[in-house]
Amino acid sequence: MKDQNPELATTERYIGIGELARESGCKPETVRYYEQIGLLPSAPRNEGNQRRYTTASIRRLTFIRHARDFGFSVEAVRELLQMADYPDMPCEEIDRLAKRHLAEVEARLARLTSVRDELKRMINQCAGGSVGQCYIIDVLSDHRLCHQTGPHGGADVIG
Amino acid sequence: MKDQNPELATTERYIGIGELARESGCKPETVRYYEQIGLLPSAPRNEGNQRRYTTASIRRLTFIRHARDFGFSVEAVRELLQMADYPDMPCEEIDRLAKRHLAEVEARLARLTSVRDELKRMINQCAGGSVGQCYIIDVLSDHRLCHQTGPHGGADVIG
DNA sequence: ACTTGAACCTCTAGTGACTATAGGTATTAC
DNA sequence: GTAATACCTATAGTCACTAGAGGTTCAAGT
Repeated sequence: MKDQNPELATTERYIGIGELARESGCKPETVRYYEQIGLLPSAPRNEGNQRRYTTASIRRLTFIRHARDFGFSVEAVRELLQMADYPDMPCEEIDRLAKRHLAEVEARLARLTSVRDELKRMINQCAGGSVGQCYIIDVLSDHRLCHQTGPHGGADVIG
Repeated sequence: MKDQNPELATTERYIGIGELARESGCKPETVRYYEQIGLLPSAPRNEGNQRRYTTASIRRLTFIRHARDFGFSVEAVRELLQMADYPDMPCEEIDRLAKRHLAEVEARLARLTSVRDELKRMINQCAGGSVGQCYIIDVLSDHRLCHQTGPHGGADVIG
């Protein structure tokens, strides 16, 4: 069946979820997921119940994809989208959100850097004998052998 | 009820899950979870069905915690623990595992660094007017405004 | 008109590494 | 004896998707 939504039939070209996904760098599953959690509005359907999108959808999804690539959480993206919908409002909130995210990224970076340094150090120290002599095992067994103070970051920060 | 396991009662001091958790920097829930997934052996129980641990348990769990802090996955920790149990084997495999992990950490670092730089740049460029003029929104809307090539890393790498 | 294959649909469950909650039992201190 | 604390199991929730089953629709070729 052809696209026959009378509201928009003549002006704009309609695309399916596959093309939308390709254009914006997502997968169709992800698009449906975003619709489900309300990050994208419910798409209109054609007569065969398939979602139809316009170029506006491509822009919105590209924005989402890009913000996610920057590491903004889905909730942050939701806020960004809401704010972007009101171009006349001041952009303070957006600045605040971006700065907060930057601070988190820098904290992650710091912890990841110290993990990298410690990993490098323990790999270099290992002379390559038996497990019983392995410096890597020694360090993992005893935090005092680390050069840094405090925990490294807590796994969730790293991996 | 007191600890009354005849096998070990006299020599070693027994501790409960709470003390084990405190000593090794985990939570009791996490200890039970590690037992459930087989990272820790099933602990012996006292007559009241409560888990009893020894100092050996503290060492093993500290090792796990520390390796997790380094960002090793639970599966990697499982392998490390297995290898650590055979001190006479060569430590090549441990080296290999550590090096592979280091490579992943460095890749993450690179992507996170580029995200940080781009975030900084877009925050500095934003003159602070309305949302419609906001450079942050502009960059998120259009990947071509980024200084870097390619995607930033794919969200999972960042967050 | 028919058929094939790709794209689409919904619904449910799985991922990793925990964390939280509910509803109960055991231990310990007073 | 009692009250606070620690412990127990079992189940569900977190985040941001991803994968799969089982069915429907579309587009193209014959």
